[in-house]
Amino acid sequence: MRNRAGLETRARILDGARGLLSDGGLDRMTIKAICERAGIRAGSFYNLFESKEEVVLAVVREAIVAVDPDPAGESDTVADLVSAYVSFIETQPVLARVYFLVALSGGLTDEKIRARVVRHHAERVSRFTSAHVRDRLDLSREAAEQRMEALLAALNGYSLQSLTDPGFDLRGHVETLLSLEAGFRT
Amino acid sequence: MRNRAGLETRARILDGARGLLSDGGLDRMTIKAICERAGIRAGSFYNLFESKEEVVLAVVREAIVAVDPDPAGESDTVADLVSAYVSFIETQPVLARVYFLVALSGGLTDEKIRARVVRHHAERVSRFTSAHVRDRLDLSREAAEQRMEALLAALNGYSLQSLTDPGFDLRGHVETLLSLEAGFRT
DNA sequence: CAACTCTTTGAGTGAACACTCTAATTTGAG
DNA sequence: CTCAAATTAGAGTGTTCACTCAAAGAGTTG
Repeated sequence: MRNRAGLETRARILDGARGLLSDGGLDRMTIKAICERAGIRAGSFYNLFESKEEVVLAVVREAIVAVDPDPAGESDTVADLVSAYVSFIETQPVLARVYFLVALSGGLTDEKIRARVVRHHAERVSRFTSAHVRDRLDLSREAAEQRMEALLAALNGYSLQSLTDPGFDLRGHVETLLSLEAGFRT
Repeated sequence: MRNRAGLETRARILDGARGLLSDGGLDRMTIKAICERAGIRAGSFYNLFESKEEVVLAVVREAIVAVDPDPAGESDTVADLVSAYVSFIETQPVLARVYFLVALSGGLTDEKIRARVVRHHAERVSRFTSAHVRDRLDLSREAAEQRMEALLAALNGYSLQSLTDPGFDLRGHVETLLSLEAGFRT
């Protein structure tokens, strides 16, 4: 293995970038700060990455993937998916915030990122809908999709609020929502 | 009036800043870009504003106030309030985006702004709840509040999506939501 | 018209930024 | 052990940023 050291440095750079994003957002995520955390100089950074954007996109891609704890799951119930979503927001508020910021601000400098967020949302609606029709055989796919779009809108709205107001009880409110609309449960 | 010209320039600066914040977020909102839109030089900017932050805060304050089309209304129904909210998002997507960006980014450098957003949301929940108990006398205030928090979360989630995906039919989805949960209507 | 204040200009400041380049060093395969 | 490739250091590039300042210009008031 001829580039073991490089791979280790790569990992340290990504760790540093992720941590910075977590601590202070995109603004504090400078090359200098990343290199300090990784214990290297700027030259080493550019030996392993083409640009800062490449690192940002890598971390953002992590965030988008992380929103989906189990993208391949075929046996999840809606309640499982909701619980996984809430867990993500609770344990990874930083990535969640980045996800929403990217969605809102049009994707840093890159339009492709915004498109990816839109596509990702559509896939999630589809997954929730599949789970919902498994639970509720009386619903048409169209009706189930409308209901899941509404559910996801509410989840996103609650998440937005929990990111703004640290004292907000996200899981409690989501539980309440599920009990208001009992049909969402299995 | 000894400072008429200054007031006009001030307005042009705020217009430019608002547009920039909406189009490209805080990153694109530079002094140079603001001055270009306002048709002035940097020196004029600093004759009228202490700092860039002052302009950002002014625009944000605008956005927060603008989210409430009729804060004093006492006779509105929930459907009226929902319709007003949708109209705001449709007609003022710029301010709406700013509002969400501020909520998400933790209030720029100023903690007071974040607190203001949180307080504003609480007031809106209260107004929706008052309207809901007027419509549905069978509900307790607590039950009505839970329902209105869920409704507002869904509205915020839908709005977020419409700001991300220009093709999203916000009013249609909100209509669907209201018909799914018929109790929201009068 | 004269005095004064408000407004605008436009060059200029230093700091921070992403990024480059060359030369030195380390490393692992042969 | 040798040597080429991978890795690193560290000074340096040009650009952009928010912001300053002295001086010229414009408009209001007495």
